[in-house]
Amino acid sequence: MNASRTARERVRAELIKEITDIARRHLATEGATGLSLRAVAREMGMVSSAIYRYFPSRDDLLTALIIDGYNALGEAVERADAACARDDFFGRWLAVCRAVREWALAHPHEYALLYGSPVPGYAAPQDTIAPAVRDTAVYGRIVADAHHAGRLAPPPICPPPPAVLAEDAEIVRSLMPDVPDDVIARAITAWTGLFGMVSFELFGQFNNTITHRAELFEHNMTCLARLIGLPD
Amino acid sequence: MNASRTARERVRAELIKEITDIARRHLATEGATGLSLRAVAREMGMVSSAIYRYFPSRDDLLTALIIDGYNALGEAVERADAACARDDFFGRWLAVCRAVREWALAHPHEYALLYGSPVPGYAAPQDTIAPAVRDTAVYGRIVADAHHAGRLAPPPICPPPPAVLAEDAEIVRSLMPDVPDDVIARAITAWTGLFGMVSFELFGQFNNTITHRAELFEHNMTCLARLIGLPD
DNA sequence: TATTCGTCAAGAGCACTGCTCTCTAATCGC
DNA sequence: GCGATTAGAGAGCAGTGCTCTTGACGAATA
Repeated sequence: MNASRTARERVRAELIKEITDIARRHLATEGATGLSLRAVAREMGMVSSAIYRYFPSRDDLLTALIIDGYNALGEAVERADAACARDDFFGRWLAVCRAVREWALAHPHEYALLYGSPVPGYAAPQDTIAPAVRDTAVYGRIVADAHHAGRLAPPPICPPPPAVLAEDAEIVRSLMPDVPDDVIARAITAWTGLFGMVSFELFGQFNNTITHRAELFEHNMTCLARLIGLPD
Repeated sequence: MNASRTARERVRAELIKEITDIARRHLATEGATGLSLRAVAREMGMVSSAIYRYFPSRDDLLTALIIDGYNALGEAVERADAACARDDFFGRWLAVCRAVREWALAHPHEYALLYGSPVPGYAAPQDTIAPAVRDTAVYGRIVADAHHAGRLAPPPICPPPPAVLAEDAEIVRSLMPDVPDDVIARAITAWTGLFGMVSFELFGQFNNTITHRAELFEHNMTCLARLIGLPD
């Protein structure tokens, strides 16, 4: 009885996987706005209304893709970090940066879904917030590790962060325990700088201007590493 | 005869303006994907097909809005810069940063159109590239002015930029004449950092994490200013 | 002045979308 | 085996961008 019940549920799970796979392929070629439930159904040989048995709305399908995307990016970042020597903090940071950029270049529409303009009328549900910080968690660990190893030497160029930021730092500290507020503030600067750079490249702001993007990226990420005090 | 011809053209120009005005309002409330030619036509008391006399396609209407958006942002940035003492380079940078952020917060959907994920299938035509650099031109002038005044003291934390970036620097230098390559590289880092920060805030990456966004923004922009060596 | 001619709005229509509803058929648990 | 649950099919609604044709108006010309 358990086997039979899982039989139905298994085909259901398989269909859900097939739907998301096709949807992800469509997303990769057409982008988020071009993702059509009817087109997915057509490719599955289904009638469009049948899809609604598995995803109550287009937004729910989008949510599934967003979660998958965060996990894929997070996994890529985790792998890149794991391939580095634990005490090579600068190398780990650079590996993470490269992983983010390369994943984004390989999956531009998925990156846009995660870090681009939000889809109007779409509110990310709670299920997305855990996978969303997978990459950030890796980054936080690098900063925290470097700090605890006493290898973080931030240059004395930034003023101390305003006291009111201490509240927010409390939350961020869950990703990088026992790290002081000023390091957290710089860490946020570098992290937003990374994604600002990737977004500029991907969203066309470098068109007609920057051609050697990989080199510029490497150099900029190095500068940002210096800003947070990562050793060479 | 000339007067009569301009009479026709005048009503035409007025209608075009009315269409873009309504479209901009719709864009502000619904976002780019929610912008519908039919809805605009409905509000004008026109039939949908009549709109195509003025904008051959939805993309052309979008292009008009994009150009308007770049100009509006550029103007806001220019005004902010003009309100500062010419030799207060740090103040000018901060004013520009604030202007960008405030304009973005006031016009989130327009900002998303300019700096968010590109609309799939839409290729920005040549007419957009001139207005697109209006804000960047202001920024370039600040950096160049500070450099020429001998007030740029970049901290010795960044390695020299790779030689291959010299080609790209040549193009960027049209916005900040006679500025050396390493300053240009840092300037790009700061500029992408600014938009990375604004995009993170606007696109929801700070949700459930950062609450004191204005304070964090000020602090981060100060750090970036230090990175490029702007004096206090 | 009368007549072309270009411009414009209107309407119908095509192919597409997300989504809802009802109906039928298969499947599962008892 | 039987009642209850679930899956798929199909029609249909309201909306979209866009095209094509038709008829009206105004301006330049014969």
